[in-house]
Amino acid sequence: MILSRTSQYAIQALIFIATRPSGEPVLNREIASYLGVPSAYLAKIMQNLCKGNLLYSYRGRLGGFCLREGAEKTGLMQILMMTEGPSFTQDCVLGLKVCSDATACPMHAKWLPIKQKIVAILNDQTLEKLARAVQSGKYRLTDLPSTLLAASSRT
Amino acid sequence: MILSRTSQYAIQALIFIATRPSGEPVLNREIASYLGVPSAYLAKIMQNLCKGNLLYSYRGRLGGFCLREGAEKTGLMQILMMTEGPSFTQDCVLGLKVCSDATACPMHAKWLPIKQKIVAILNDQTLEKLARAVQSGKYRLTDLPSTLLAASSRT
DNA sequence: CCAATTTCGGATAAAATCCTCCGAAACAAC
DNA sequence: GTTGTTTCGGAGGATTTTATCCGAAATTGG
Repeated sequence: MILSRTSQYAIQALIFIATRPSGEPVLNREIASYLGVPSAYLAKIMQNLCKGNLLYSYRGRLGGFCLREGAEKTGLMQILMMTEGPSFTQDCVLGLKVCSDATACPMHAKWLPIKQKIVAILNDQTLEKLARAVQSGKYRLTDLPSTLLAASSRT
Repeated sequence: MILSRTSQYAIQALIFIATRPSGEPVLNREIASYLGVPSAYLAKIMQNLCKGNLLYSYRGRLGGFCLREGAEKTGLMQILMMTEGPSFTQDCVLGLKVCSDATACPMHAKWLPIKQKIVAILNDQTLEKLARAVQSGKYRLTDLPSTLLAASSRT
């Protein structure tokens, strides 16, 4: 509905890393297989997040990725700026090139508060918080195995 | 940020038709040139909206498209169901196949209220309301001509 | 140094979305 | 009926997004 696959993978991967002991590099292969996403593609995304100064990357035997110091405080909005670009918040709902308070599309007035709410929540949700939510066991980062999935839909 | 081009074109076109005297067919060509969107592509979209029982279409000399009776009461959500499909509201923000109150992604609890708000607003905004907003002159359906655009950015 | 492992970077493929073209069918005016 | 206009329907092209592949560079351990 809102996020590209690229963004979803990026967020999932970062939360996953945040659930792991900080400082210990996590392999791309491990992340991809845990999340069930294509590892070659995820590798590209990870590379990008490195360039965005969110991750450290180490090559070779004890290589992998880990969060930079302080990166657990990163809000989702910041991540989306890298993966979706600034147009994510700037673009008009109806696709007008220019749509501001001064000259707006007919949805503008109703949409603006919603957009602000979205941005606020995405800013508020940090990797740290989300990782904790996962660690608590109350929330999942990956799909249920298909066996369980079939079972739960039967209940 | 949220809507495909197809959806944006569909909404724009429908609002445009709603601003015109009801019952008088509007040419696809006219809609496309007014909105500044590719007319062959818009034609496909219009065709789809016909199949969704939102529009009547007439071929030949006095042909064109016009809203079905009562279609002015259609909310944007209903239109998006045709153009984006039901997954538009159903999909998980983080991309999980299954994400419900029972078993959820770490964003679920925060996201759900937002999603509901979005759906509510999209349901509330009908073609009629949006057409009136445009007719009032307070809101625009198309981009400003580039000459004016340059001028406004200079102020 | 050598072998194994991992990320890096570029090229390329596959799929989805966006967009175009064209002949056919329907319709109005003459 | 003929001509001109418009939508219909299917085929196909272009672009963007998603995904794969592979050789090179970096790193560790023997």
